[in-house]
Amino acid sequence: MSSRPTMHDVARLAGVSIKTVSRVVNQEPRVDPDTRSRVQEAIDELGFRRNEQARSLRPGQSTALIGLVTGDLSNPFYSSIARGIEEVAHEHGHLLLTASSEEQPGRERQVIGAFLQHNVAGLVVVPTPQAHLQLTPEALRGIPVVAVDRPIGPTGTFDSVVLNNRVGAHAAVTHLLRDGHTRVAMIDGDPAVYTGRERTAGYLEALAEAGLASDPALILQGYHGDRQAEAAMHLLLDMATRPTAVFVTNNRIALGALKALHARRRSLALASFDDFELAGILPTPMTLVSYDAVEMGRQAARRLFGRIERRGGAPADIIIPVKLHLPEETN
Amino acid sequence: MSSRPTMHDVARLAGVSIKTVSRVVNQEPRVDPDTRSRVQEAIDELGFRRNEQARSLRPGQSTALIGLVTGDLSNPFYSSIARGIEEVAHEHGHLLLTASSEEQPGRERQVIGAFLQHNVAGLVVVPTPQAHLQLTPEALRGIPVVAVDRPIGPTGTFDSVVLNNRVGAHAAVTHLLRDGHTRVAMIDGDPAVYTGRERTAGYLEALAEAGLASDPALILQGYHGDRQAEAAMHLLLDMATRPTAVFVTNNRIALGALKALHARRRSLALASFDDFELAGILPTPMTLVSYDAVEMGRQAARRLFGRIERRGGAPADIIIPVKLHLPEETN
DNA sequence: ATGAAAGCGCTAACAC
DNA sequence: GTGTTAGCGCTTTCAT
Repeated sequence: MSSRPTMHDVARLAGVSIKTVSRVVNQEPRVDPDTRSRVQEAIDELGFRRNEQARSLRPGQSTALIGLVTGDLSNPFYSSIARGIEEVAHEHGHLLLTASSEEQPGRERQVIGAFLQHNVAGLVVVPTPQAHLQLTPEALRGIPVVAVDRPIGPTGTFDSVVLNNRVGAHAAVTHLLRDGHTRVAMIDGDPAVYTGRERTAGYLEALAEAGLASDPALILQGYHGDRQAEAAMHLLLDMATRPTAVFVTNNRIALGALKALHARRRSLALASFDDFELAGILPTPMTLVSYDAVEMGRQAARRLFGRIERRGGAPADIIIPVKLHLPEETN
Repeated sequence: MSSRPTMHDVARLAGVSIKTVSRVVNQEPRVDPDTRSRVQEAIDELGFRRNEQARSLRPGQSTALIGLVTGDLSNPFYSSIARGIEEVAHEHGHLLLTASSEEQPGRERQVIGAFLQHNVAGLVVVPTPQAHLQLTPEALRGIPVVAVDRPIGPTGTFDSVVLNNRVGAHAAVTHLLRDGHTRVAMIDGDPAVYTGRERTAGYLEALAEAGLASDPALILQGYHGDRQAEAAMHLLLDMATRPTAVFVTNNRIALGALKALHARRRSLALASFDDFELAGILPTPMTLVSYDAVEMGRQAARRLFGRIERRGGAPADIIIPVKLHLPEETN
């Protein structure tokens, strides 16, 4: 339980000054090879590790820490992003702090504050709609921020990495229409969420392009989570003239929809955003819009380190491509 | 881009000494209410935040940081654990650092080293088999460690939080046997992994208890990942006298098994560790051993903070209960 | 109730 | 090539 060794301890053991130890530790060039190896021996013998806390106290020395705020780390989408960020952070010798906002602006404010107190070198945020309120220039003081999955507040102030939501939804719905479906319903969650809005827009665009009027009765919004989505699907199945195909805006909703179909022993053409490992095995044919969430994290982190290293340029919106999987391929 | 305000700045603005500011920030009692509010105003005006880095430089002051090492954060099992830890860490005013070992001892050593350099107050580790080599008392210097999912090295040296693997496997297999199955096969991944070993043991115990000899031909080991598991299931289906039921030790293997069954349009009784959201919808009836991974993380974190706060006692093995889901319930 | 001064472990100037 | 010194922002004696 002895306290950890300092450069001072190493210096004493090696019979040199603390500065020489610092030089060796930081791989500075102008050190005599003999001295260097003597110091290195002392370091090994004591098991010395530089105290990062102390190092980064000096002005200009960043903390080698970056922070990530997501809605809920246990969500595989977010944890995949975290994984990608972690990977790039590691390449840059940085460690990753994670915290969940639970999609609540209050929590978000709190965790961003905590990150700033720990002097993170940068922040990746899956922002709540109020995120721009906490991420003011005064609070940030030059600490770079990259938004993931959703942009932050007014466009053009922060870098962002988002999916090609509109195009993905458009492609999925267009596929259904090409298959001959004319009554294509849609189920979305909270209409306040950026991704849902974009995907809804893609759905509408596809209908319009095909010369179909969108039927308000077939557009169900505000059904978040699988339970509510299940109810929504039941509503659709209860209709006098049922839709023959349904586009749902995420995998939680898809799950609920599948449950409802299963309960009623029915099937129809289903299209969804987000991949489904078991899709190929299900009795319901699914058209899926998939993407690489880990890569999303990597891109965000790369952008962040670009900013941390003071590579400038205007804030950019990085678009992650999506891929359409047709049911014929998966089954 | 002005540099962040320090206690010094606050002190000057409030017309007091830096120590008084420190007292206010730390909520120490003996401060004049007037002075306190004057200081508070200055803090608010400047947007002052205490620098955690500097605070924790003083000896005895911990970093308010804990570290988590998992195999791969993008794995939902691990990220659920991370979520539970995060939750408890937040309650204790700590932040969570995460890193992935990729199940490689070298990476594990590296990230643990990095965490120690950042003066984490404690560590939660999903250990590789070699973890005990990095987690020596000399390297740790009193920093507490809790193992999750698998114990670390020789038992009795570290606290651990693990699932009731044996009992879960036993219960699942016993259920199959009670249903009248006599040829129950098993597919496992890497036999070096603790959880797989325990689950295999539970399988064997259940057979023995039922008075059945275990048939080596029905025990397939070393099939990690869904691809290899798929092949394993094909092997079973190719047998002259096929098993009528199969127990698989995790959900990756279950996925492969399901794919094989689907490809050959066959069905048999399948039992698996780990839950499956879509289990109720699949054509194959599944017996599932489920558990609360988030709670696992919470328990580990609680234990860790017990140690950080110097509450002693011998290292304990905390067992997380599992639950059996029969196919009748889910379908 | 408040303040002055020392020092945590490290790095950056600036000697020598 | 190596050492001395100052100081990062904070907390902690110890005075007052």
